[in-house]
Amino acid sequence: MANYSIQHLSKLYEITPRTIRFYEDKGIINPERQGVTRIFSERDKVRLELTLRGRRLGFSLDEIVEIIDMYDPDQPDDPQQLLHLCTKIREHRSLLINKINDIHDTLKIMDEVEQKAIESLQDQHSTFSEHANTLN
Amino acid sequence: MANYSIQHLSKLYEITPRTIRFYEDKGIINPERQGVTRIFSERDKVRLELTLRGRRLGFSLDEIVEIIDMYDPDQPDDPQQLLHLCTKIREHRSLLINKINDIHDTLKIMDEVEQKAIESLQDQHSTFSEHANTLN
DNA sequence: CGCAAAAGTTACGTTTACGTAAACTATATG
DNA sequence: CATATAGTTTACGTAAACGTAACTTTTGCG
Repeated sequence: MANYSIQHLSKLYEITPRTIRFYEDKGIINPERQGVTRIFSERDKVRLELTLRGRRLGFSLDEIVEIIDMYDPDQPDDPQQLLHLCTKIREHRSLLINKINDIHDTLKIMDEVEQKAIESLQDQHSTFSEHANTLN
Repeated sequence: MANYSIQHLSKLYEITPRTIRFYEDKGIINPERQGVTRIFSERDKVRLELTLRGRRLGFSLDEIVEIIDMYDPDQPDDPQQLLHLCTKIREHRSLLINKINDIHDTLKIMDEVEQKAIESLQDQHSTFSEHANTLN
């Protein structure tokens, strides 16, 4: 099992050590200690990746904790909890699908704006061209 | 042209009037005034929608302002600015595509976790079934 | 062994995005 | 006309997510 230092992870993910310690306070990661120094396991690294991904998607750290804990390999065996897990997954999935739709709508508008800009540039260029021709 | 009151918009989008006034302070919307009361135009309404969409996608209000201003119908005619606009669009597009990838990765993991949970439930159920059969 | 580099704790500071309370004004309606 | 209703400004408060400074401890190395 590979272990990581706080420096290694902070450089790897371009975040400050402060952020990593903050996430530990939040209970997102649980590095072991060698004396007082933090030693991060593969599990910590994965949970850190998931956290940053959630952050990029605009989830709060509290939401991220909830999501990450769903992924955790130690699945419960209580059928009640399993059903609850499935419910939470369905909720988050629909949230994510809504986001995809939002993104597609945004991309569509961007394409339109870009098209207009390009056409506008082409018009100006052809005008310039004509003008250049009149110089002959 | 339809006009809207602050109450109408706040109920429509499930946000508080405070939020709407805050967005005005930020320069996102520019309602006219009837005396001292705000009157929101169709343009304000659209910009509000775009703002909430950006918020759902995890953009900061400053980023949202930049994005919304790209969409604005009053396109510049300066070729320099048009090229700059195209550059900004490409940047934001790649950001959005990254988000889509993040979402797909997340959805994939969710599917796997859900599958395991369902299988676990089925196993338990069949065990229960066998047990039920032994009762005959 | 001495000392810089890296790790840590503690605690106050900061930015973003509003919430909330107070105090005032305009409008309308029974 | 009194009063309820919606609107306004002003200004301090707050939660989240870290930043930053100050000071201490630990560790690698010439």
